[in-house]
Amino acid sequence: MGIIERKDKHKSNLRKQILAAAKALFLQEGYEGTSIRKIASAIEYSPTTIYLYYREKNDILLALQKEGFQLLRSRFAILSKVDNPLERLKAIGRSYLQFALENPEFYELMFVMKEPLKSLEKGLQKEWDDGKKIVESLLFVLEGCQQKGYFTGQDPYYFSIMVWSQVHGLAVLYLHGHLSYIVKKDTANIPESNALVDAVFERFVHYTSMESRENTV
Amino acid sequence: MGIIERKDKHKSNLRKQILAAAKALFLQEGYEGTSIRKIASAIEYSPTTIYLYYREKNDILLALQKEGFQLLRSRFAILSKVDNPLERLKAIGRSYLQFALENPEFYELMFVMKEPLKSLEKGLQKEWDDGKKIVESLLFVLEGCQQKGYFTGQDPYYFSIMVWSQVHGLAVLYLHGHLSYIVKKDTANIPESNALVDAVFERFVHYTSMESRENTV
DNA sequence: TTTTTATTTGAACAGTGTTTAATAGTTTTG
DNA sequence: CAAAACTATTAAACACTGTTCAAATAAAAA
Repeated sequence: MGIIERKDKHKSNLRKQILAAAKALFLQEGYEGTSIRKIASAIEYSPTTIYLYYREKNDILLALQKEGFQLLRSRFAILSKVDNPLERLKAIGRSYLQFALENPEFYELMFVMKEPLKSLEKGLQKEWDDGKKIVESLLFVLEGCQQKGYFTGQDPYYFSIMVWSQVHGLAVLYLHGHLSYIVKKDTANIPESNALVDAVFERFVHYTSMESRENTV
Repeated sequence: MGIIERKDKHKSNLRKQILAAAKALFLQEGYEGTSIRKIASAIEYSPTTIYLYYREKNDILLALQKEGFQLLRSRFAILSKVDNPLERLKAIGRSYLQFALENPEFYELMFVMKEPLKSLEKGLQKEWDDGKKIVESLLFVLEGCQQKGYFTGQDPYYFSIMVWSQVHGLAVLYLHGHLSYIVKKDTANIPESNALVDAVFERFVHYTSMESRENTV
């Protein structure tokens, strides 16, 4: 059965090649610049061949989305070193925002675009596993906070959505250029806007009583 | 000069006709379903004619965006009846979220899509006047709060971006179907999800010390 | 070597935003 | 009134897009 194995290997290789080409295009040219024809010409195959390995374009986007989630999760994994759950929660928030600003195209794919999820609905499973894990890790840290006496008596489910909404909203407003139209003076360049996002997040930390003063009460 | 006036009237009429057709298509079929050819056939003109009244498609989107902003501002205007600035701030937040959930296509156009702003960059003015007014009204109410002793010592600029990010993030996560994958049980239907958005916003109100308990301190 | 099977692709369909050049319709001028 | 000038409109084309069908090629089995 060595022949079949070789075939399968070729098949999975081509699948990976398609995905790699799609990823390169997506990160360089963005969503607009990632067409089936461009992916095909990058791997020197005909556009029709793509459809033998991916049912539709959204399937490729979904696969790329998955890569993005793994990337973000690997960043979160590092933060497990932080013992204090409250500090870890804050670190997750900062890490999330940093990821969004550093990987705008990935972030778009993961949390903004509807297309990848469309493919999910058509497919076998209806569960958004990778996205779920991200929010679950937030929930986990939050429950850790409650065990240490923070945010007690609050539903961690609603609280996690609140935190997620805060960082997501901030990221999207900035990435889509809706913040640059209201920034003070002429601070529309990247480093200063990064500082803006940081500053706003710190305000959020302050107002949600995530500050260390709560630690001593 | 009656002839020239008649001509101008015809011109502005056709402009309005195009916009009305585009609006109808946009609200019914969404962005995807709003093509130049469809707009043209709706007003029974050729696609080329559209370009005599709008430089590009994004110009039409920008005009529709403006209508959306006026709609939202008219909703905010009603809230001027609320005398207490803190209550008005909360009412604005709820009104904003309600608008987003009730007018998903408009919201997309106003605060998510990049396309309308692209047209703005190409045009004469680089200022996003209509969007600015929305955030300015938030800033105004916030400063009213500070005059009454709420959120003192805080930069109203950062605070307003924080509040905006919170409601925006919540709206977008919900509208783009990213919340429905994490909702408890099977509460993916509209009315219950509305309640979810409300509940999360109330948590935000609580955590930012916008609750009435702050009133009596 | 022929038949069967797996893999790849050219061509086409139905769209998209946009531009160029040609055509009708109207007004002004000689 | 006829001719020139100007305005409004559009047919056709360009360069794309995602996707599908049937034909062609390459590889394996009989």
